[in-house]
Order: sequence, then structure tokens, then C-alpha cells
Amino acid sequence: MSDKQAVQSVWTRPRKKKEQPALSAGQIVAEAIALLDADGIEQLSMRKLGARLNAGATSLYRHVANKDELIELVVDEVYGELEVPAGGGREGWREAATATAASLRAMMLRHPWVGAVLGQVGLKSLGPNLSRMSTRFMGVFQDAGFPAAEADQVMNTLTAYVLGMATSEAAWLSLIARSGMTEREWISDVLPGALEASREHPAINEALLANSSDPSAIRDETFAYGLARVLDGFQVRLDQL
Amino acid sequence: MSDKQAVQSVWTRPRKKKEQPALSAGQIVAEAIALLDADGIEQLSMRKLGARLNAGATSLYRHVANKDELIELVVDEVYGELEVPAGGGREGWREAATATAASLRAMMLRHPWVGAVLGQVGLKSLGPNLSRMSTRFMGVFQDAGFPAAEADQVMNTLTAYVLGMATSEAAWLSLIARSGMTEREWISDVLPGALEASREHPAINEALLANSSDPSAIRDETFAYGLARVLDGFQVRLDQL
DNA sequence: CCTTAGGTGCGCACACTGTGCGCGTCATGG
DNA sequence: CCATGACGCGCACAGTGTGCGCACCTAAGG
Repeated sequence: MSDKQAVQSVWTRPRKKKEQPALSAGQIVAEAIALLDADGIEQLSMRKLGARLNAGATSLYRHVANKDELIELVVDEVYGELEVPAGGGREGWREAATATAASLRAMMLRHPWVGAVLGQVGLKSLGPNLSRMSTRFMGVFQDAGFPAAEADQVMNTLTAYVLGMATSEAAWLSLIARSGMTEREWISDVLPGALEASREHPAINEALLANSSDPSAIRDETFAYGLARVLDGFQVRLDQL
Repeated sequence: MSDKQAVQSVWTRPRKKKEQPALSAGQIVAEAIALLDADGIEQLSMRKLGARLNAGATSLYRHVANKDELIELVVDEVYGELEVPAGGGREGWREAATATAASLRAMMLRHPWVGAVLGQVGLKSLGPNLSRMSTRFMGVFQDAGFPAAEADQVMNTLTAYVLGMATSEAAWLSLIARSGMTEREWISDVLPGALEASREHPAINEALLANSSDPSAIRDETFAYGLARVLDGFQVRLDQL
């Protein structure tokens, strides 16, 4: 096989030092996130992940019980990227909520696989990062004037909106990414066919044309629009209390 | 092997008639939905599906190109279960939107795997049932007084809320189902530990206790609460137009 | 110093997945 | 009656998660 290595044989062997800190749960989780960001959820396999760490597949099982457990760790890790400002009182709650929503959406667009994973694993994990963020986020609405039980519902409502919106955006973006085009190219490729298909629905046609110019800006605006409506609804309720 | 059949040997053979209508795309999709409802998304394999239809795994590929295509068909099929009332004008839009939201949520709780699948496949499919429902649903908001482009955003907002909420509920419910308990048993099992873990966060503690009595009713109420807030937000915007 | 013990990486193996290929059987139309 | 096309299926291949046991390497105890 390896002719060059044959001369030094077994005696003068490489004496491999502990150059790498070897393997650790943290390393594995970090590399899994890198792989997920690059290739998506269905491309994550223990063997590929092991290869990235210069390790065999089964070595990972010394530090991680399951692939499922690995995914729980990975999900909680990205929850740690969220930035939730401290509650802004009765005047500042809207900015705080807007910032949190933006942070959550940005995280899910940075890691488009999170939406797919959440559908499967739900919030079963309840890791430390997620629960810390939930506590802070709930505090925002308690500071705004909602009683504790209701603040929980308000937080769930807003989270559901952001999650639903960002999941759909992320799925769309990764579909495009797999085709190797940019978002704009994809749209200008597909638009004629879509217009043809929805010829009988002028309202849909109009919406399609409006969205064809700068897709990313339009997505930002649609997200902000819905967010504003939801927060308006919260304000209505606050005025009743 | 079969002693009874041996006597008639090969000559007087059964002459099997076309007793079953064999295989068809519709049959396959229907049986796939049954299997998904029973065992969840990660238990769906072409071999198991084939076995349910008294067929080999690869026979399915005569009627369905991919597993992915099968899933697209399956998703559009369940979208066909939605009931979207015709637009109710400027007064009836709220009831129409509420009914549609309830129908979508009920569908996703009947088929808890839909949430997981939507995260992966997004709305790529755009099958006939989905596009029909979207058109009708958008009509509700146009009738309510929103201009066409904005009606699209309003519909997306509401859909995102329902999707996010129902996905999280469905993931929770299938987690429970896998444990073989009822929702109430699970909660009374887990509650002491959860209270212990969140001892330092009295607000979370309070929320936990409030939700421990009748879980399914509480979920209904939380969903209705968030829905009311979102619709309130729409109303605020309508009053500005 | 040598010996023992425990933690770590890895090759192998098993059961299972999606799916392409080519064969045999059947219903149908000329 | 024969040819044609559609259909079901067994086989095979590459790839998956993961349990098992071996080989090492580092640290403690005599």
C-alpha cells in the first residue's frame, strides 16, 4: 500500500501526540452545526460527521448517546445564539418583542434546518439555553403589564408566528439553495409558468408580480407586516387590562 | 411447504383473477396516510408501505416516482381535508377566518406528522388542493376589505401563526403518544420534576400549575387566545383603511 | 520502576433504508 | 391468435444508525 511509510516500519512510528484535543461533545456539536448549515438535515450522518473530525463514526458514541440526543444538543446550542433584551417596561415592550422576533427569525434563516428539526423533535429537549431564553422573553411581557399566566400565552402566540413564518422561509431558501441558483434567478425562471398556472386568479397573479422584484426585501417586509399586526393585537388586549 | 396445495400441483393452478384492483396512486397515498397517522413519519418506509398493500416495495415505483413525490402527494391530499368557507364580507370575515384556522389546526392534530414534513418540504409542492384552499382563504380577506397585495400578507400571517402553534402541539402530542401514556398521565408524571427545575422562576412555576388540570382544554384555550389577538391586530389595520 | 485500571478510538457486523435493473406475467387491441 | 405494453417483483448496491469487542494511551498505586 504505502511505500513511503514502509521503511520506517513499526519501530519508528509516528508517535502521534495529542495534537488535537481529540473528541469532545462540544467539538462534535459545533462540527454538526457546520455540516448542517452547509448541507442540510438529510445529509447529516454519523459517518460524515466523524469524517469531518478525523474520526470514525462510532467514536462519536463515546460522547453522545444517540443521533437524537446529538440533535437535541445541537438545537439547544443554536438557541444560545438568541438575543433577548431585558423587559422594557410598559413603553419599551414593543421594541423588545420586535428585537427578539428578529433575532429568532435571523437564527432560523442562518440555520435553515432548525425548522425541519423542530417539527420532528418539538420542544421535547427543553435544554438550558431554550429555557433561559423563554424565561427572559416571558419577562418582557410581564413587564409590559400582562399577568403571568397570560404572558405565557402571549409569548407562545408570538413564538408561533415567528416560527411558522421563518420555517416556511427557511424551507423555501433551502429549496432554492439546492437548485444552485440565487433567489432572484429562481423566481425569474419560474415566474412565467406560475403566471400561466394562476391565470384565472387575478389576485394571486398580482401578488406574484409584486413579489418578483427583490425577493429578500419583500420577505423582510412581509415578516415585519405580520409582526406589526400581531403586536397591535397584543396592544389592544393591554388596553383592556 | 404447503402440503394441501401440492396435490393439484402446477397444472390445476389457482388462476388468480384480478380480485384486487391491484395498485394505484390513490390507493398508495391513502395507505401511506394511514401508516403515517398510526406510526409517524420516521416509521414510513417503502417496504412497510408495500407490505400493507400486499405488494413488494419496488412495485410502488410504477405509480410514484420518489419517496419525496409520494410525500408531496400525501401532503396535498390532507390539504384537501380543509374547509374554507367563502368570504363573509366586511362583517363575517372574522368568523370565516376563525373557522379556517380551526380547520387547519384540527387537520394538523389529526395528522401529527404534517408539521414535521412541512419543515422539510416547505410549500414546494403547491399541489392543486393547497392552491385551491389558498385562493379561497385569500378571498376571505379581500372580501373583508384588504387590497389584494395586503390580503396575501394577512393570509400568510394567520397561516404562520396556526402552523407554528399546531406544529408545536403536534410534536408534543406525538412525543406523548410514543410513551404510551395519555396526556394527563404524562403531565402528572413529569410535573414534580419540572416544578423542581424551575423553582427559581415563580412565573414559570405558576404557568406550569395552571396547565396541569385539563391539558387538552388548555391547549384549545391557548390557541383561541392567540388567534383572537392576531385577528384583533387585523381589525386594527382594517380600521385604518 | 512496573503494574493495573479506566477511558477512548475504531473495525466489524447487523438490520434496515431508498431505489435502479431486468425478468416474467397478464390484459388488451389489431 | 399474436404482439404490445403495463405491471408486480426479486435481486443488488450503496448508504444508514448503532452494539460489540479489541487495541491503545494515560494516570494511579505499590
